[in-house]
Amino acid sequence: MPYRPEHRANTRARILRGARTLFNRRGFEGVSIDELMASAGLTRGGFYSYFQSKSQLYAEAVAAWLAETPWSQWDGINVDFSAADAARQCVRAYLSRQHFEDVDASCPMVALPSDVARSDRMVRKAFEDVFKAMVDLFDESLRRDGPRDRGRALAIAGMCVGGMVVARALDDLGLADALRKSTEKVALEIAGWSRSK
Amino acid sequence: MPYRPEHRANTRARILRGARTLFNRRGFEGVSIDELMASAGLTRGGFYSYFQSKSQLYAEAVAAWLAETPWSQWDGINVDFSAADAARQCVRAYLSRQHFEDVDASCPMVALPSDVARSDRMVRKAFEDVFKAMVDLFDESLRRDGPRDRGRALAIAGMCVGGMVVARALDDLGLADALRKSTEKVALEIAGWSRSK
DNA sequence: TGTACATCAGTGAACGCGCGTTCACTGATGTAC
DNA sequence: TGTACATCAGTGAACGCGCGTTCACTGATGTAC
Repeated sequence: MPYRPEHRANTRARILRGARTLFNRRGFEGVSIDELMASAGLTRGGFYSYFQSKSQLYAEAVAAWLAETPWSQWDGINVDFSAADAARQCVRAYLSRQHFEDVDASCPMVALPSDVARSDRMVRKAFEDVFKAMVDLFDESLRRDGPRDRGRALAIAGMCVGGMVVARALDDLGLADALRKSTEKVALEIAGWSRSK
Repeated sequence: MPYRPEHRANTRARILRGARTLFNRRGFEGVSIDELMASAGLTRGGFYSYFQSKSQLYAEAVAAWLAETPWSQWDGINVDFSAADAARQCVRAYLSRQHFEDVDASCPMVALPSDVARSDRMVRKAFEDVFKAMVDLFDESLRRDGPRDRGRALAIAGMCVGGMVVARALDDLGLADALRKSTEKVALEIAGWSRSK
């Protein structure tokens, strides 16, 4: 065996990581196989020994976010999921200016929703899994404060994702900021998280 | 003058109308000039005597919605804008199952947000104008019931658009329905419109 | 330790295709007589 | 009313390009002796 067994896995992971950034930035059709491979320091030809097709890589790239709970990594700090106000921290991190600006590394739900809506079930399922994980987090936080209310958790998750999607599509940065801030305020209010520390 | 003066304008309008449907369904890159012209009963060659480029048509197609207050036309009934509960009617129509299903004729803010986020200022401005018109409507309705609160109007508009965007990207129709319903409920609650008739 | 070798990760030319765009042409139209 | 004509809306072949995908090849690697 001429190469270390982990060599292939490493290369594959490198392609996948670059793909996530590129797809986030320009969507499925806006990225070529050449660019995808170049981002891993390789050339076009090798692509098909790692992935069956561009679509399959796309589905994997969207799915790959699940393992990383993407809403925990913005706003400078890492969210502490064991804290009582984890949900509150998440809402704030998700709607932060940093997440708004960092298109490359942003949550794919914000960067790719209309792409995903036109994609096949594999991709939609990946999107759904990420969304559900977010709803679960809010659901659990709400349950601590009162009766179970998954509907409310759903609406809050929708607000966070949807508010960011709309903000990114606006031309006026001031309006986008106002939308983020207002969405954060209302989301925390209706969850009752604005009063907790 | 071999053709009636309105002939050209009519043909142009026909192309524009078909373009709105096609772009809604498949996004900017998913539609070809051939399809665009075929939807107006014409062939490829004539396109450039009506529009400078595909991008220009796209910008016009998104902008064309403004004149039609798109959130008024779903849910079977036309919203009565003079009614005291116009805003409530709009929220319900916007988040209706009919709007969810009717991708072809849906509000472009729901069908195209990630496309728009990657487009130039012309397109983003068109998107923003539609969004602002929606915010204005809610703002005015809120003012009737209490103090001016544009932030709240912003958040409600974001919820309506964002909730629909996320719902369309999900794979499970049941979850999408639940999201629409919960978003509607919460939006009407925080606006205080759920109590009015 | 040094060398010949088998393996297979990665290369880059090539293919076919569809696209946005151009352009010389055609033929339907309304008008002038 | 009928016909010849000028106009210009619409045609479709052609162009160049970039893309996704394929494939015969190259050369870097770890191993066996």
